[in-house]
Amino acid sequence: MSGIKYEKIYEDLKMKIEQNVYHYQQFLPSENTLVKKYGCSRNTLRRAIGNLVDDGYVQTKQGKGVRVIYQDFGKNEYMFGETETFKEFAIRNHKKHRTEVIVFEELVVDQNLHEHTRFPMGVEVYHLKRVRYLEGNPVIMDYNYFRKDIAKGLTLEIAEDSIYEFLDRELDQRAVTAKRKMVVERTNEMDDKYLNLDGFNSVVVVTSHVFNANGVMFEYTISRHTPSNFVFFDQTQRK
Amino acid sequence: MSGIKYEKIYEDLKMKIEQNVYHYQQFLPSENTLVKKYGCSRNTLRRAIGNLVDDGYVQTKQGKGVRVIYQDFGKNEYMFGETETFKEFAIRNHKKHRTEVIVFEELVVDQNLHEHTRFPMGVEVYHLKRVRYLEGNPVIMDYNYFRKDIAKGLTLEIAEDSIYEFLDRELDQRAVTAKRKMVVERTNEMDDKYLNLDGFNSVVVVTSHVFNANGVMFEYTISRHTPSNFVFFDQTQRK
DNA sequence: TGGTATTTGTCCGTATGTATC
DNA sequence: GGATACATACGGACAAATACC
Repeated sequence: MSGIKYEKIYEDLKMKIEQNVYHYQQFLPSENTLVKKYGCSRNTLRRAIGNLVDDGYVQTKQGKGVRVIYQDFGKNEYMFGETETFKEFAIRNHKKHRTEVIVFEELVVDQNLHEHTRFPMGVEVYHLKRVRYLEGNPVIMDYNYFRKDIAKGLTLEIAEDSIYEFLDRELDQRAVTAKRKMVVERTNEMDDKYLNLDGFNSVVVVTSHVFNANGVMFEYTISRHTPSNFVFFDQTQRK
Repeated sequence: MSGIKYEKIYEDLKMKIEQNVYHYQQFLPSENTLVKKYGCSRNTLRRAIGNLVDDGYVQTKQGKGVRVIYQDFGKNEYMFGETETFKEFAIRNHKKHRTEVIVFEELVVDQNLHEHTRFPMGVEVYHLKRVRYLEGNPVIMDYNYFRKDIAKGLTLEIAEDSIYEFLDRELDQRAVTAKRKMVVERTNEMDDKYLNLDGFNSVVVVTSHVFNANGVMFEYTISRHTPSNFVFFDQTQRK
């Protein structure tokens, strides 16, 4: 019976909210009550509640209590965003998926590449261009740059499956921090050639810088999504 | 000399990181060192650092330390996202801004409106259609629904300036939690009529449900952005 | 290889402040 | 004013990962 206490409390409360034990607009029992119920300290309980706040499940108000603001908005069938990978996304939504590798090469970072990737000059990288298919439809063009010293042994076959599973399984690397920027751009020749744009003359361009647990930026990726398959969710607090 | 201690430590560290006192890839001094420096408890310091992690400034690793991963990516001139309002955004970027109100009316929530806004049936709401201009260019079409009992006294003149300033100043209401969904859609007749689409045949549609500090969902808004003026940033951690 | 010190992660108990009712 | 509830802050204990000798 190990595991992190605040995580368990968080999961239990979240489950109870999703299952309407605590319903929309209702107050949770007070901190002191929950402290007794879970047999934990107030700090630990507050940590669990803090995570629920971050996830948009509850709102706290001093002197009043902790109110549930979670509403079930349906399936969230499409959900790019978070740190989910393409394969995880496809499987979660029971979609057939496939990845076609167009380019697989090794490069050395020069001045030009340095400026838009932020990789140090002279570093060796794998460069890939990939087309991602969902239910037979080409929906994403990926341009990936991985540091060779970190993604050592990457092959074309791996790139057709899941690079992240490989990094995680073989090299004990995993993405820890991702910084992303999203814009919408007019399509280019490659988009027109490879993607099923469904009448759109634009794509959603997600640019990511990804850091591993050692603080090394090891991935720079540009993903060009067909608009019809792109959805992003987010929640923010401000006080 | 009041103010919240962990916020001050957070601000101080953030400032030092932005000004390269602690530079990219460098470790911060250890928690114990910083505890002595700031004259605070370890919990308080850790809270400040936790917020820096959430903001993508640093990464922590047990047994090693706290590493700076902040890089100055330039101006971030455009930055929809966060909870910033249109007016705040315009002022921060030194852009001339103007809002034109196309429709200002009062409605009662019926079955149809209930289903996509999630407002309770029978509630009275203000309904607005507004066009937002930046440097003379129409860049956003806003469709707002505000609960009348909460945004009491809203007028067309206020809607031309800033509804949020009004809510904050006059009614002590302010947005606390916003849940948003972003998609890209083909333009409709209104977009074509009012927006300067610059060759795009799509708009970025941001749908928001906004809760005030009392946990009441008081605003439902659909914002249709011209693609050329839309940028969204985000950072995520995963362990 | 192994042991020790360092560093962050988890958890506890307590005290005090502040907002709400 | 008093009771209740969340917010901030302190200090201490032990665990787990890492670094160093």
